[in-house]
Amino acid sequence: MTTGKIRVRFAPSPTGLLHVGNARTALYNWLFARRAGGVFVLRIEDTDLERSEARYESQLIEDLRWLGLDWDEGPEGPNVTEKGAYGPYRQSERLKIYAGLTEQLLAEDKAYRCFCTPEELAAEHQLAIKQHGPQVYSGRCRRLSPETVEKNLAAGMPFAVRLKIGMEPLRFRDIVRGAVEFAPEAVSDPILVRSAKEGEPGMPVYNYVVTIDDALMKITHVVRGDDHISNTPRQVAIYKAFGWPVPEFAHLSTILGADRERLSKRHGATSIATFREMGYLPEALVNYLGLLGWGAEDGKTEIFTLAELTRAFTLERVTPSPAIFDFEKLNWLNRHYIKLASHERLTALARDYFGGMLPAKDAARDDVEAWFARLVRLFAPSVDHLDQLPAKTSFVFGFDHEAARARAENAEVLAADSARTVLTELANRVRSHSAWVTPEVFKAWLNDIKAATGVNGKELFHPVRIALTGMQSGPDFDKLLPLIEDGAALGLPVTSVQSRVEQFVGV
RNA sequence: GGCGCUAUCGUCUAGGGGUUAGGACGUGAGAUUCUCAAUCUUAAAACACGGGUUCGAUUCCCGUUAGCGCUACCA
Repeated sequence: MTTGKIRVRFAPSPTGLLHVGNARTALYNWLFARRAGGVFVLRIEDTDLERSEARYESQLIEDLRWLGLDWDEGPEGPNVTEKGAYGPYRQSERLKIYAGLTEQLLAEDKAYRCFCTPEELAAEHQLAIKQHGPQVYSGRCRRLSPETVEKNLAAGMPFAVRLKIGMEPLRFRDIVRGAVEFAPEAVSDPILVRSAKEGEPGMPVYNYVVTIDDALMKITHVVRGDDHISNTPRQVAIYKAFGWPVPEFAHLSTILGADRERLSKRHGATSIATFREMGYLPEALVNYLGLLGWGAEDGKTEIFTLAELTRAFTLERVTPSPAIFDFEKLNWLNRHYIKLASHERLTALARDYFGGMLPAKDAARDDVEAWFARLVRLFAPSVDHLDQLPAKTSFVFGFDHEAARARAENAEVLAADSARTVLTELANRVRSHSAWVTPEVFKAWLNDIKAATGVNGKELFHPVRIALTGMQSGPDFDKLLPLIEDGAALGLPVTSVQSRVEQFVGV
């Protein structure tokens, strides 16, 4: 069926932020096209003028780029140009295309005018419910005589245009699900063009428009969400009416939240923009989305770069069943890619989260930025996403000895006699020391304290760590102490080691 | 109500007429570390139910149940 080049499209509505579900659809389209050496088309379905907004279109373009997805045809940049020979690629600019096609269908007697009023249709609908039958259009106007049609037209009666559905089942091939078949009577004659209102031309309906766009853009494979499965037979009928080749379909399952409901804001982050703001790396998101509804051929590999995915991806291996979005697994992937990311990149990304804690970025303060880079290097590996960094590093900046004492989980450690002794010893050494505390000095202190008190291991380190950080866990002292001391020395809002001990033990 | 789609560990999935039903996330245990994280080792954990077909079904078929989608002159 597919002679020539594979052409796929991603056709989002710019009515909001790019949702992960749509992002996955975009990704799978892109992967399929790239692997096959085909063409990836971006088409903006902005015919819903009420809800479409230009800012969402530019956001969408930004989000796709951020994920690393590019397109061969479609809009280029915010309000700029388009590329590709099958444009326009904004649906709102294609309206004139549809009218001529509708005339053609009417002339060929493949469509007809329907004069039924909304009230009549509603009555039919109610009757169908009462009779437990399928709620479909009866096809009444299909049987109108030409004379009646002429008369109605002359009387200025508003009409919609409906497609004539034939007798044979509507079939299509779905790469994910196999052959799908719908009985023609379950579809009934669908509206193609709404009736005109007060001088405005009749607006074509979504199912009609996508089909025309896909056909005219020579789309060979329609990869989209499975909420469109029930629309597909209607679209197949439209292809047939025009005599256009029916493309192959691949309907991707829905992404659900933990409660098995469609993933929505209720479940937390859902838009690509939000994930980016939270400090997820695009490669983590791409990898995760790749795994959500698709599995590698060996059944084992989980880590994929975009390039590796491109090599491994086939639509045949896409799972038909709905998938629950697992933030934990995404976090695991993100941690993985954070470890792989360059320090420069992480530092630059993390900088935005420290607005209030560091002086504004200033070229003259290279030393501050270098210090910040060390901070990031030390803490980034222990964080799920970068926006957790300020909280994770907060003890480096402010030191609250009262809070440290008050913290419930510290009580037991601090209550031990050995802890008291250790801290007294530590305070003695800190008081008689006037320089910055280097790791060497610190190590010597701890050895001395160990020798003097006989306290070792956990009993030694835990109270010390609490006195220094207020917490029982954190990075190695070897790395942490220089960071604190250098931060204090730079005049940053960082409490020095000496002050910490003095505050905590009391002078 | 009608039509359609779906159904393997808690989650994402591999598999497929005979398997110890595999991997990953998460969870438990252990090793390591002052601690946390990381890392390594390890454990627990699944074929929705009922009928067929078959020597044999988790796998194929039918039904049930459940979830989801569509059922608009929405997109």
